[in-house]
Amino acid sequence: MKKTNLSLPSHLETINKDDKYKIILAEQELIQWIEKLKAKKIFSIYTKTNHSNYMLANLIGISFAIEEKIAMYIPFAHDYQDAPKQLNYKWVLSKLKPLLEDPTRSKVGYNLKYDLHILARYGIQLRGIQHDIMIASHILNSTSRKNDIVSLAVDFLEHQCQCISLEKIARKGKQQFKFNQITLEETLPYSAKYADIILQLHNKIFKKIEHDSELKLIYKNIEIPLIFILFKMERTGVLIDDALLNLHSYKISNRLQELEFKIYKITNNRFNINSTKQLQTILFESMNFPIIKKTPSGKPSTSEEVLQELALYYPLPKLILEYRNLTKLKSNYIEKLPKMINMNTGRIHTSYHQVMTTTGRLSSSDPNLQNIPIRNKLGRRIRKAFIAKDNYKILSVDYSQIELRIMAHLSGDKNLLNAFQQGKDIHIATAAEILSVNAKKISNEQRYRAKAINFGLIYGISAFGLAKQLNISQYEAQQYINRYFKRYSGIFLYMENLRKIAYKQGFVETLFKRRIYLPEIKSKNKIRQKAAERSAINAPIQGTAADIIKKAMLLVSEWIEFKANDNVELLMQVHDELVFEVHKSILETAKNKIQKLMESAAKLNIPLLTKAKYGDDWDQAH
DNA sequence: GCATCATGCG
DNA sequence: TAACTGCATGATGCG
Repeated sequence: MKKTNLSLPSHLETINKDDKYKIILAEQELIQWIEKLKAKKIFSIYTKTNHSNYMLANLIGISFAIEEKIAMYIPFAHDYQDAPKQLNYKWVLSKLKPLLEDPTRSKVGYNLKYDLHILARYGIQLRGIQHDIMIASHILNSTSRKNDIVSLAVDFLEHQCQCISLEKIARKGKQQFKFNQITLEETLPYSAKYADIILQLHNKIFKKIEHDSELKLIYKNIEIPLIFILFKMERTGVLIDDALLNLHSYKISNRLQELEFKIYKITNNRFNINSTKQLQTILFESMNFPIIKKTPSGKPSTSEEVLQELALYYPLPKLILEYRNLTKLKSNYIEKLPKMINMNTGRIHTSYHQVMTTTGRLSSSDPNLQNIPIRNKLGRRIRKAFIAKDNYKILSVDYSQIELRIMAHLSGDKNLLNAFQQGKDIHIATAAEILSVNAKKISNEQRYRAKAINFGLIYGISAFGLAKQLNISQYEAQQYINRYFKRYSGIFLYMENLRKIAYKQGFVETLFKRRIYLPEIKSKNKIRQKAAERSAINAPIQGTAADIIKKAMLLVSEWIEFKANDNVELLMQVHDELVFEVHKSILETAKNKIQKLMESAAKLNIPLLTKAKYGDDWDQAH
């Protein structure tokens, strides 16, 4: 870095004349700005970093806006040739720290969970998070896919936003994250400007939320406090036994070789088994297997469903199914997870996304910890690699039948409410009702079918879908559905009404009045319109469950903070399940307390129940 | 770089 | 006439 220039090149003083943006290069300037920030009720904050991974990213600069069009950028790490001398980051952060950590100084940002992570890397605990426009805009419209700052500016700010997206300057792909190589002049439109835009957007967006008292409650009492909880979960991470995964990897590789050998022997052909295209040729041209189903693009499908059916008549499909199952486990989990272990913490740090889904559920990525296998034996072995640190155990607590309970509550169906009130096995109760048989006489197969119907109901059941699920005729499936709705007429009316509401007002709501817009509900395309109708049924149920577990996370975290401290840590959320790392000395206490708190997260017309178990690893905790 | 296909979870 | 909710991800292959 060149150390000669003392001030901003003169040409920079003149740009953006309208917008009073300032690049801070002198100590005295920063001190003056800190006073300005202190004088404001709320200010916006925006960090620029050199990496997308929050555990690895370093600050390149930080910007603040104090009112519309008045913003500044403090660069520290632009090291292109002839870059002006910038302030020492340690000095800058030491000056900003009291302000950033002061909970009485209100901040607004865009995805502040990220800023929390970045600042935490410099020993700063960001407090006073009052607003986050990413989350606010999602509360207003969770269906919109355009939540990035530029799109929001286009939508909410009258003037055409002149901010340039980073990609345009820094380029995508391998050339990415070279922000430090960009001249200070070039940074202005999206450093200080972004802080400005955030503040402007906040003024617009929050006004709309304030207008609706129930949306405001979800925003202020659930989503904003949840930012910090998710930050903590991500930063804590989860411990992985990579030696165990390596062992599985070795075993699976051997089995895959055997399978390859057998498959090539049968087909008399060496080909890429993972290529659906090549597999289509082998199965349906060389082997002449019957085409059972076609993909949307009209090619013969090689899906699991098809291969299962073909496996009844030929030996090859079964081998391919096993091959697929193993390669999926291997590449997606067994080999992926060890790669994701952070060198410093020895743990995996996922990202939870608060604004990814329309229903209000969280999603997880890099890696996705919400789709770790559980349903088959081999897959479950992967869960054995999710372990606790010394002297701790893994505790898992999950809601039982939360979505069906919510459906019972929202619909008010007497029969379903009754079944839950009496603590019945809900699938057996359903089977008994549909078949008009005593519950004691329900077979496993009958219970299994009833279970599929119950899940189907939550998804906005169709005879086609149910038939496919149960491998029965569409006629038979329709009979089941008819009998269900006859027995649970409250559910039928509830669903009919949801379709009507969706059509009439264009959105549906959760129990806590989170809104889910359904723009396709009036689509001329019947397929899309029908899909929107199913969403109208599913969204209030799934969304209410999401609201409830979020409330539970807040309750549990509060208890951890004030009572359990370092003895309990919340690690993961998997839609209806919370996973903790608990010190062995308080296992029973923690288990009971957490169950109580989770069960108290919402008051329904029927009890909200949980199941809990602890063990050495995530598999044992189930 | 992007679409397609398949599949993991609740 | 396509066809059950909500996601994330990897491999492949076209362009």
